[in-house]
Amino acid sequence: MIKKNKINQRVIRRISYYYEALLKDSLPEDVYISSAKIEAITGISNNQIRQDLFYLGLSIGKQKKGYIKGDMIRELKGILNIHKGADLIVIGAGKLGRALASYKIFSARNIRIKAFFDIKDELIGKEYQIDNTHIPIYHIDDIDEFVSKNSPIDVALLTVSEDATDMVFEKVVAAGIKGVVNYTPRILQKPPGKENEDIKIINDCLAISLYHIIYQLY
Amino acid sequence: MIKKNKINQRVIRRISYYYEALLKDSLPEDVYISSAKIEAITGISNNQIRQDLFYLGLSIGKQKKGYIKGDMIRELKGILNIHKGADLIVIGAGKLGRALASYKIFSARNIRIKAFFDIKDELIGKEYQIDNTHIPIYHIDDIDEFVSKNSPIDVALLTVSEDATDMVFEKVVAAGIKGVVNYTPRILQKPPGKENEDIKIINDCLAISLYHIIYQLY
DNA sequence: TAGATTGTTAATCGATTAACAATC
DNA sequence: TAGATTGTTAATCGATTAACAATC
Repeated sequence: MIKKNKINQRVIRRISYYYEALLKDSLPEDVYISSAKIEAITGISNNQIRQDLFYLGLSIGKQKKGYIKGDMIRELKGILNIHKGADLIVIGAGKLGRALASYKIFSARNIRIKAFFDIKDELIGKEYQIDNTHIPIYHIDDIDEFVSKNSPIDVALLTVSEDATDMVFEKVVAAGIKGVVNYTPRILQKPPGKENEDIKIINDCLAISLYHIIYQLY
Repeated sequence: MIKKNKINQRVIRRISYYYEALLKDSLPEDVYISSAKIEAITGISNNQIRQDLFYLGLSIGKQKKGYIKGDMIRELKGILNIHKGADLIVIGAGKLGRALASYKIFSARNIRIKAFFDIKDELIGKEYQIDNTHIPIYHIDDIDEFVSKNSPIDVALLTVSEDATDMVFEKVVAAGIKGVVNYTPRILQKPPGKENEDIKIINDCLAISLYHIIYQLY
């Protein structure tokens, strides 16, 4: 598990890029597409692309031709487990949480948003509608109960304010959720004493991105 | 410029972590803090931390003691250019844009939000208030004029819908903005023919993060 | 066939980890 | 002094790039 984690992180990121690029490109599904062409649309070198496919045990190309676009999409989809998807809850039913949850990308990836959690009285018990689906808003203190009744909840998307971050993170981990995508301003890491548990945290942290950008400026 | 880009990306990410961790920890500024302690709060190894400091030419530690917390913060702040900060515009004045712009992290990092841009008639000409500051909302077609009058605008934060992404990205690049933080669902890369320009794009892309998380689950 | 593109190995490059002398 | 921690070098590890035989 840890090994998989360590080895593949970058490969997974890159094949996500290939997948996205192929999905949104306009060519028909049955056309051949070479690694050089994928390089052109992703910016990732053709050597790297072939190396990644080799690493993943995929030899689906045809010499002189390239890869059939549809086959490639299907294979990558399989590796990324997109057919299985995931059940997700959103912590924070404010602007940020509602905005992200409304992205159309979720349904296309079989990611099912099961509930919002918040602490504001005026929100609890209400619903938020996304594409004809009404998603309930619960109190954060009810997360344990919800998760045990709706197991497995795979991922929690954190969209609360900086002040609330540590508190909700604790509750999410305590509820047994193994995947966290963190959109709060605060960087999170595995809680002390749980470094070896198979919790996966991704910090999509505006603060860090801004440091990067500022650094580049000068 | 390219070299700097290549060499330092990871180091910058890590020192951003150190910086954030030191800022939010509760110890007084004049206390000594060892690389082992920074490891404990960041999860990054003490060897790595000392290596990074060495790489950056910082030798501000004292044997047997560690680093004075306040000194360390100041040095990292200098490297990250936080004293200079950046002028930023937000593309998209919807829920996502307003939510991100409201984060308190901007002012603490000298990031000045100068304007929103949108296409919705009912928003254009209005203002959005953040901490007693009224930030104007302009039409996206006025970006060129705005940028040339308010030069330099360092960064554009993209928060539009997937459909609008390519269009606004083009306009942002055409306006001469060199830094892009992309919060739309679509992955962006340097436009064809501009691969060598010093445009810096950071894709904080929920789609990619979700792929990662889903992949970990199985 | 000739040309193009894969799959795969080998070479290079870079980043992390380990180690330890210096020293406060 | 003895113990602890840095700064720095060397060793290891892993990832990317280059190259090319296989072959359609």
